[in-house]
Amino acid sequence: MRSQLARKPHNTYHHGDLRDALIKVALREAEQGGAEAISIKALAKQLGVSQPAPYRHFADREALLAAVTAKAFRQLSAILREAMAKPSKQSKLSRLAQATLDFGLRRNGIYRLMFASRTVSCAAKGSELHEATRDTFSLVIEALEAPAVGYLRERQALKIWAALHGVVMLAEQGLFTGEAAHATREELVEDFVNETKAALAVAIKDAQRRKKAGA
Amino acid sequence: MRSQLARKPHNTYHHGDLRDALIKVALREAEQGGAEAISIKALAKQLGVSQPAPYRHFADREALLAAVTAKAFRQLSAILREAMAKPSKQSKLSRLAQATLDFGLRRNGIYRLMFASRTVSCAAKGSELHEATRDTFSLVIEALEAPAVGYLRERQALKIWAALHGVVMLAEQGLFTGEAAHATREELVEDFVNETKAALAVAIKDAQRRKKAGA
DNA sequence: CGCGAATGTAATAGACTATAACTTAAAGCC
DNA sequence: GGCTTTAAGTTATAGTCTATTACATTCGCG
Repeated sequence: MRSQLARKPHNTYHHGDLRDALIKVALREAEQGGAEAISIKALAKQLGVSQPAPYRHFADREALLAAVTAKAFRQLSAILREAMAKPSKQSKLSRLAQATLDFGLRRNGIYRLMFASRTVSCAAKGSELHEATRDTFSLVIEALEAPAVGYLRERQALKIWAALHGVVMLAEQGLFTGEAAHATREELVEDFVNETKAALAVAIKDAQRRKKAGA
Repeated sequence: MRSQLARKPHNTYHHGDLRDALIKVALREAEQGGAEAISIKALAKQLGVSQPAPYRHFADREALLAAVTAKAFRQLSAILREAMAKPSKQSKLSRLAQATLDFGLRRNGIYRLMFASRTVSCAAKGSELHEATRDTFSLVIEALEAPAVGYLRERQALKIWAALHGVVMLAEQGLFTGEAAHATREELVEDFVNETKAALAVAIKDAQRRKKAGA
């Protein structure tokens, strides 16, 4: 079982690992252009296989997109994990936030695939893609470095996660140019991070006080 | 000049207002499926004209998408203006925020077209689309009901606008089900609204104090 | 070794974008 | 009012893409 992820050698019949190779090349194609930039036919050509070969591994284009998106989520998870692990003066949450912003801007096509495509909102519960999105989100919760007080932690994670995505979207829309350019994207993200920390601190203190009063 | 926006009558040659009709029908198609659901061919068929007729009014599909997106922004602007005008116990900002959330969820395909498509990030400065996005954003600034203190107002507008979009994205991704379901989307939005108000109040007081000290 | 399943190919149908060459009717001009 | 110009529509056609069908090859297992 060869596992080289480039073109299939001319003299061979089987590629060896076409499924993985398709996902990798598709990921590269989507980097800028998003889902629209992914063409089964073009991928097949690049990998040196016949045009219908990919259909042996994916039922249709949608299925390929789902697999690509899931892989992208796992990549993002890895990046975030690494950012959180790296020793730094910044807090874990801050590092996660800035890494997310960076990912969203640098790999915008992929990012749209992940957070703003029909593919992801159609992902069935239990699917590879659905699990991958949950996984990534659980890293956000982890980055809060807060004890689990009720569902308060999830709520704060949702808020910061939402805010981050919003910043990426507006940046891509070009809303950070003109009069609004004074606020950089990084500053805004740091604002959100600090607000989250403050809110968490208050909430935790609150919960402890209530617990003590009840005891 | 007939201006009926449905099918062209069989006995006529000219449709009368094909350009507008195309945009309207395209908007309807994109409601759920987003940009992918817009097919020049299908639109032409629905309107009873030949398949290449739309190319008399739009250079290519991209140009149609841009026009559709611009129209969508103007629709959102109108909805937000109406929400802000309506007398209510809620603040203007709160009404704008909830109306945006509602729009984002109910017309998600359109919403993706507006905030997460290549179309919008490619919109040239000065284009119809670019102007429409600016216009909508200016409503957010207006909804803050705050005096223009430096670029502080724009900054807060960017923050709440970003946060809103993030909530829509995560909701569509299905992240508000499961353990996180305790926090409804509406609650989160209201949280962001209140934080914005608080931040603005502090900032304005700060600016006034500084002004007084300087005088 | 041989057989079945997995994986590839060639041929082809059907949807869509887009262009070219031609046709119709509406609008302006004397 | 007829003539001309032009905007807006038509048919025909090329080219790209998804997807299916029927056939070919190879892998791996008994």
